[in-house]
Amino acid sequence: MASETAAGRNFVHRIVEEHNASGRFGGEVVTRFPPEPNGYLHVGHVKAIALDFGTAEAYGGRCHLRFDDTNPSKENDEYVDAIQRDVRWLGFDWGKHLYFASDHFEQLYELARQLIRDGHAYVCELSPEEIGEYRGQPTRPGRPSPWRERPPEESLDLFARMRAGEFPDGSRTLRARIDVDSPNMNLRDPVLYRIQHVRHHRTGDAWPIYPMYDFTHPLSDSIEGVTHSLCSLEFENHRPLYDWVLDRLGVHHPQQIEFGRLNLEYTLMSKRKLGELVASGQVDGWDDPRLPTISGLRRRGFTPASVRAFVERVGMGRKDDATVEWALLEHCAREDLNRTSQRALAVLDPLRVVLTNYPEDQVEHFELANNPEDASAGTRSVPFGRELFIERDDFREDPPHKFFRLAPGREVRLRGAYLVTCQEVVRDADGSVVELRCSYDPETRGGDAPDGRKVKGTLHWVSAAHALDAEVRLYDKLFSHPRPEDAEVDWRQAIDPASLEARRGCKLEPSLAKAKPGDRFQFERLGYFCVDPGSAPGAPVFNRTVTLRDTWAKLAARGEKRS
RNA sequence: UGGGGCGUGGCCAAGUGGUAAGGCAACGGGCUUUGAACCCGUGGAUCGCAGGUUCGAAUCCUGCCGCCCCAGCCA
Repeated sequence: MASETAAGRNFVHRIVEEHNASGRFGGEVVTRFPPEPNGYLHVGHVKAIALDFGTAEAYGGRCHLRFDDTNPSKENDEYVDAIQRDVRWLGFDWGKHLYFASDHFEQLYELARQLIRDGHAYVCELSPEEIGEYRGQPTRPGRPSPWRERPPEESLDLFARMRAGEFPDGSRTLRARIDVDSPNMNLRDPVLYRIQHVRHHRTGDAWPIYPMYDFTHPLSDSIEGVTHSLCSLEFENHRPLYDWVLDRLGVHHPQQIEFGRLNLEYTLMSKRKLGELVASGQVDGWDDPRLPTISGLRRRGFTPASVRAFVERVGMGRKDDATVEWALLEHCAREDLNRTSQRALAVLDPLRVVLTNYPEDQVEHFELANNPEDASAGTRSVPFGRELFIERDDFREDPPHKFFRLAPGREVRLRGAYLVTCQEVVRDADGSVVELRCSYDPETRGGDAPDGRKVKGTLHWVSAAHALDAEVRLYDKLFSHPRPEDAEVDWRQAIDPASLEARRGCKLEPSLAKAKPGDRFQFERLGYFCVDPGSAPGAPVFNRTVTLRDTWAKLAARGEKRS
């Protein structure tokens, strides 16, 4: 849709359009999403994924999924699988265009030989430390390696022997011959190949040498026919090198374009750091619902549409320190979940209510709407009886101003059922409230009073005799600091203990017994919840995705500040 | 203090010489058998600062300030 394209237009699209207008790539648009399989994807990647796939789709092109697997010591198949699962879950399809940089190793090796032959690369025998010293400082020029002027034939021979596995790790490298005192550090004769006698997750022991990112990336793009190579801002300094490699070799030359990466308040957006949290056991795996990983968001109950809408609303910019507020993510979740999730009644902190004038063994069933936003969702039958549970928060002995829930002598509506009035408060020996004895008005079946009297409060409830016991996990922000990396405390120690509150003994309406892992619901008046993958028929577990907006909580907080 | 970038309301972000979109947040009000959703409305930006060019500058020029990236045989 033209209007949609216009609305979602950003500076990257504008550049693509200029290329299309000038015929630079013959109107072709080929992009790629190039993750390294060394961890799980997070929301930051969703922004890149949506840009890569979205741009290709908007201009009738295609987007490849390519694993940038050039560092075998950090990569493995678990990550390859997880990444594919996550990208698919988001709703993107790379078709037959699945690639691995390692698929190109042989070709890359030949191209490296060409570079050597043409005098653009040489085998260097400096140690890692020495290379660092020779490279100099950003403000100080570097010095040429003593091996820089080595004849191509000699380098060619050495390079072949590197491949043959004759040399130990770290003893030699293949380096680009560019400019040892360029103000751009990346151009000071960067390493192109290093020796690593490490088994690769795909090529096994075939290679004792592996190409570096700066050599592999532009050539993989080129080999695959990519036209627009979109990456984040920190690679801007690498673009001259990207261009150099392609120009020296005289191959198809895509355009690299950089954009600002996404940061989110109260969390971390770094595969490495997230990996540390996972490894240390501080969170329950890469899919812990508190993590900003795609797997975590999924387990938390976010929908693919809501996550995509989120990155879409954030927009595309070139600001590198932009940090988006949590509220926007929550908004996007509620917006989608509100129109798609089934409603249910659930009590998280149960308080027993006995309807003293309700017949002992009577059970009634009420038809409640599954989704008021969607009539086609139908209704379900919910049992009602003499003994019920309501939310402890919904009763106050000494109700504050504007509290219009239950209190001694007050009448409220039990959603879809009856109007009830609190007659008596029962306490235990410690004086805490353990039960409410209420009367119900038989004339108000369904929740409306025939005399037209209004009740301001409507409460959710669950029949005690039919209630399903469940564990409900309430999640909050992982860190209490909006920018955990800037906190006084080391981020490793800064996880907010309140970020997970597991509540047992929650009472659910019986229809929820049929819920399967991954199913999402709105627990009325509480929020959106999703069945955890670890949930079992006898022991249901629900994760809270996000609360409903809560104006009363806001009012109550204001009141507390005053007093 | 070398190079490359960025600075538009609380948070994102349009706009690229013609007199500051939009979203989120905030704050009012309406409606309501979810204090939700929905609807209506309000406030807020001297466009980092200072000069200059121009009839006219967020947009062009100069200087300054602040923030981010680069010294892996990581990506």
